[in-house]
Amino acid sequence: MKKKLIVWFRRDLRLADNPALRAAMEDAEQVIPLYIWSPDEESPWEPGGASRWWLHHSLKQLASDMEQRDNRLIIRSGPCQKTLESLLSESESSGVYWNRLYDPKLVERDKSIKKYLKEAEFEVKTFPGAILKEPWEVVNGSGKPYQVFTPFWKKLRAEYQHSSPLPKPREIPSPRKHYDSLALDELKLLPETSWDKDFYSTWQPGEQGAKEALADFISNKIAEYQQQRDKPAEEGTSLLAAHLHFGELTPRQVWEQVDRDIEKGDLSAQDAEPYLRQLGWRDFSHQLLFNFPETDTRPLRREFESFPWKMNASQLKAWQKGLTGYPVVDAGMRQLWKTGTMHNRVRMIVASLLVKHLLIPWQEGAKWFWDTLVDADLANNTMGWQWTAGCGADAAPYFRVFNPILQGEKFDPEGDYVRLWVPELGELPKKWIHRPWEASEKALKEAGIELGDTYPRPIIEHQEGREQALEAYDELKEETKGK
DNA sequence: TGAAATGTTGGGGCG
DNA sequence: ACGCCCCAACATTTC
Repeated sequence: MKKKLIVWFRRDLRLADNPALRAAMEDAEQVIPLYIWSPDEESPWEPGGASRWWLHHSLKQLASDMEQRDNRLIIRSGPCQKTLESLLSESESSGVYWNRLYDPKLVERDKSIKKYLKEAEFEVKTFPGAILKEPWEVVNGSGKPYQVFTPFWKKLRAEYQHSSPLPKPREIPSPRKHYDSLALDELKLLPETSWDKDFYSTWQPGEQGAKEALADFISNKIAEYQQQRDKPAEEGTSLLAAHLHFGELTPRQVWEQVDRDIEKGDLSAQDAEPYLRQLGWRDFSHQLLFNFPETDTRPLRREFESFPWKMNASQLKAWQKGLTGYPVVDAGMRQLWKTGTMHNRVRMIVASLLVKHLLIPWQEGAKWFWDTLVDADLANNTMGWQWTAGCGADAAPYFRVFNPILQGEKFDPEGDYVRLWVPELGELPKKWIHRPWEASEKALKEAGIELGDTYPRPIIEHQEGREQALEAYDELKEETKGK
């Protein structure tokens, strides 16, 4: 009898460097690739709208890659355990292999599925690969997880070694029978209204797109990364986050590619370091969420449970729509809405305005990013927001309040980023582009701007917002004193 | 992976 | 020629 194994694809939508797939091909004569749509099991973090768009296109690519290899991706929907169980029995497969994920809820689910299937005498094997090192592997001298990035990175950097990424299989031996599969469209992952039209010109989801994005980044941008990464108008960032999130690319492949360019002499090791460090942040966030599984909704520093947040629905709405009156903030929020991404520097600026000037709970910002980012990733999103709010690991000191005007002038000095995303300010000279309310009547008129009409006045005055934030944090300090 | 307030320095204008 | 003031420019500290 020919042995069959199911490879359960999740957020590892690739054929190359896929250890579960590789192992299944070694252990069995026939491989059944399966994807299960089961958003409920990720609640409250079901994939958001932008993520679903990406997932649709990534699955489409994966299915087509399978077809080219005379195999077929089975798509089903429903509870994962039941779905696996029924395909196992239908196909008379001997087991399931998959690559591990580290979001707390998924860890619990996968553990329980593994236990259940093993008790039913199926073979279950799981594999690493989504991050550089397993989240329990990088620990400090006393065996505890790091909560500060720099020592974490030093340790990881020193210990990290990788073998060569696995090549893309030329063929994937398929079962003789076809098993039932939903059509991709039946998952209804694409939006009903066409808010996604700009996504198509911005992104190419899937393994091929990931490969091209990586090649482009490494040959054209990585050496200048340190110098360019903070300029939102120049797009010096990698744009790899979504590809990494969906596992169309592994961090090991990125690292390997960097090493290869260094060996060839096309890149200096020193120039590559700042980007590798960013990959380190990605591991750091995953390790944090894994070890502190409550932090997707609760502050890591528990004293922040009593922080005097001031939820305000209309201000939140204005922030979401890019109508705060701070040009760089509005540009970022509109870039996000239109393209499913936002430049990283700008993410920090918009987040700071929400949680400091407006004192709106960071969880609200996290939810919005979750729904709108194509690279929405629970670990990264959680760490980023907690960092900004001052309640997370290695967090920004509470008094670090970004000035959205100065940040704009510093990182978008020509105002090009603002002009691209906030076209109603397009004609304003750069002197006022980050502070239109200070422009003269004449300058505004010449630029066709009517403040409070064609473009809003600031939602809150910077000085006032800053002081309010500092007071709120003082209050927290006072309240938690001696506790 | 800040900003603002405060302190210090040094060159140029000017009496 | 000299001291005084002004005020950038830069450095430090405080939030």
